[in-house]
Amino acid sequence: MNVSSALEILKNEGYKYTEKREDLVVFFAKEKRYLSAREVLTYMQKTYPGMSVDTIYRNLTLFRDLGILEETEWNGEKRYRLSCATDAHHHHLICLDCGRTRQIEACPMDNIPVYDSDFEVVGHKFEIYGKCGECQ
Amino acid sequence: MNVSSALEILKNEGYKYTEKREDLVVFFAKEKRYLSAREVLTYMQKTYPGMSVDTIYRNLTLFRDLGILEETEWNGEKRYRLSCATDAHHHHLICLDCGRTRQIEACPMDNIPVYDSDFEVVGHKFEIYGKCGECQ
DNA sequence: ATTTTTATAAGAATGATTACGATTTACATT
DNA sequence: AATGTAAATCGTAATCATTCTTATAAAAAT
Repeated sequence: MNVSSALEILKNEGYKYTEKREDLVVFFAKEKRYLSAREVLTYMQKTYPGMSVDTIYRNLTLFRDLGILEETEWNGEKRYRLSCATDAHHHHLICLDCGRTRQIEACPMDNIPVYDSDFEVVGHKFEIYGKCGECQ
Repeated sequence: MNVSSALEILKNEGYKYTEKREDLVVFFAKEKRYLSAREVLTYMQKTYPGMSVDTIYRNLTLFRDLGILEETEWNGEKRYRLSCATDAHHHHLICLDCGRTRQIEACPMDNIPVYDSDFEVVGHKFEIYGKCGECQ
């Protein structure tokens, strides 16, 4: 995922183009790591001092729904990062300090035996947590 | 994990025995599934009408720290269940409606290649989400 | 240029969780 | 059995992340 394809998705889906939305995507593209709503807000308010928290949250969830952002959660806060370049299903190794990630290609679901048929699987989560080199 | 060994851990670690704590553990032992703080509070207040939320949260986190309860999170709420009988490391298939679980013996970490040495791994999470037979 | 639709601001509301001073209780010791 | 002390609990308020409401502003369509 990159800035132009993200903005194209917005356009194709009938959402409006705004400078704030572009800046938001550009920020994620630059950071390439998981960011909390608070971090995003702090950054955006440097450029747009009056920007409201609601706008942040609304756009974060919209972008997640459109597949532009990936979402996870730790320490009681949702976090978002720009969807990885690979469209393929993947998982992450995540630095709990700074949100930087490394991709994991293997998916445990490929090696897991079949379960009882009366349990309808709707999703799964596999994440490895730690501290990246920078944060140690 | 069962009621008596849970209460023994409490005693051995120097924590006090209270009827509320016993009832709490008994409740988890009976339910054998993930419960939110709110569910626990609702249940406990039937017996102890004035029971404070603080007591619930304090005991839930204490029991988690003591290994009596396992913790996870979904839909913005922390959830707890009695630690599984097996002391061995394990994962869960979780019904997002009722919190019932099935155990997964295999751990993806066993098959994952070694990572860059400059990333210190401190934990991981593997959970499969779905709907159990009862909830479909 | 005007209309229509969507995005945004500002602040209040909500829901989960934590914090805190005052009071009570468990339990070891007398 | 009475007492002392630390821990547990209550009642309530505070905090934190997130969502809702309503009025206004901006983008897209006509």
